[in-house]
Amino acid sequence: MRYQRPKGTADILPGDSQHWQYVESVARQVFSKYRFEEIRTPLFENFEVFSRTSGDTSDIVTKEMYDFKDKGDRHISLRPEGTAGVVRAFVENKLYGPEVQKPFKTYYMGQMYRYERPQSGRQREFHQIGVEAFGSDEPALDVEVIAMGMDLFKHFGISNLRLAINTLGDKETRDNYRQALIDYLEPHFDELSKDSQVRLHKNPLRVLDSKDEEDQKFVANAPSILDYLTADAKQHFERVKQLLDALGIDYVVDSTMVRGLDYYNHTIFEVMVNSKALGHGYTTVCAGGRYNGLVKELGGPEVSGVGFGLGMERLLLLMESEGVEFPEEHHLDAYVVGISDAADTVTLKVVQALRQQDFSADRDYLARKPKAQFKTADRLNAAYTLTIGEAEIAVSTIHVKNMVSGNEVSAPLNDVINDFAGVIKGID
RNA sequence: GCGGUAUUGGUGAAGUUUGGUUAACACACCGGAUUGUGGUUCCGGCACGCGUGGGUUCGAGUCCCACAUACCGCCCCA
Repeated sequence: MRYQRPKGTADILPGDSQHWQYVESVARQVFSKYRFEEIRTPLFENFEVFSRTSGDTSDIVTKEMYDFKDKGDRHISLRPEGTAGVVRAFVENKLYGPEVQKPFKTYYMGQMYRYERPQSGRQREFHQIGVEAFGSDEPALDVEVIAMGMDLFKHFGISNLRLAINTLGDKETRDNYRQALIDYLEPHFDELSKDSQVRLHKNPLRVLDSKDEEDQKFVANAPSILDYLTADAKQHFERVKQLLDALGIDYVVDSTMVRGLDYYNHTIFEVMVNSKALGHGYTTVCAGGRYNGLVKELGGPEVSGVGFGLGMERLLLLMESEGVEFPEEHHLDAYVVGISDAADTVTLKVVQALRQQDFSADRDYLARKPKAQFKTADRLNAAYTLTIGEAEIAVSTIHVKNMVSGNEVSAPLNDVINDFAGVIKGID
């Protein structure tokens, strides 16, 4: 019986892992410019951390969460998303305290788990990069987060982006709008798709998101949430738009955009891209928004937050299909060819000496013939091939060849061991 | 959770329509072409075997069933 990795998981192998590292390092650099700092929270939390924040009836809680009882009978959940854990840490460590600069800006990257049917770019274990900023209601912070998201994609080398924004307003706005939407859709109940019929009372906003063509006809004429904004909500949203304009960031307002998680309010946004890699038309690669009230929900004070998250797997698919060039990482400075058993010891010493001088170096470990070793040096794209055999050992020298120019010299063994940089300077 | 398609070596795969006896071809890899210098060329090697387990049959990679996994669509999410 052969072992297989669990359904919906992936091995990220060398070659691929370079791409991951590149994306992560670009993200760290960008975040650092905006003064966001990394936070690392547990991969699992108490079940309630997620059920409280995502909504008890949300699908993510009722059927997509990996949850279990541990040996101490604690109800544990693998994190299905990043925000809840960060908020929990924010509260538990009292990062809302006076000694912490506001807003508190942080980012995370790591595994998330959802029990769902795997598809391309959607796995049960997947990875997200996300940011959160706590402690300011100012629209300027919403805009900083959005601007940073757009900046991030620019650094990833992705263009053809579309920024869609909307507002869910405050609680009063949502309550009023929810009722208006129900009032509008109720008369058409029988004409709605089955899924939407269920959604109508459970979460009517989600009807707006329906992919059913029939539903879309009703949605087109549905009341807009923008007409139900309270004065405060409207002012917040207007300011966000003004600031985006001021920064020259293009956007479209999509009043039908909604969120699957219950904790969002006010500004929500999605970065969308038109790429065949992720399906037809514009699809979302990054989503975020404001979540005032979430901190309080988890036992903290009334502190607001805003953030976004993006899926690594989808991002990498996108970058690969857009032909983004990843930096070549596997440079090999020197390959040391040892001829005959007599050379084994000295070959190892040379390789190790080169590494001590900060050169990357490698050698053969299969006792292969010179011919095969030279082939390997070539295939590994070594900048220099060093050769040492009985003839060299006898007079304490080593042969050094520049693989690009073909120039070669015989150098004193000690020079290579102590100052390889000086030796190669003499060749080129 | 529902529906569809697929699963052959390290890789890409032919073969499955019309079940028949040695699983094509290519790439990669390994070895060799007179002794210690590469990228070309030539020669040779490389599936106890067709996802797993059952079944039908004189005979199955080719037919049937179950399971697993991947991909696509739905739910969901983004």
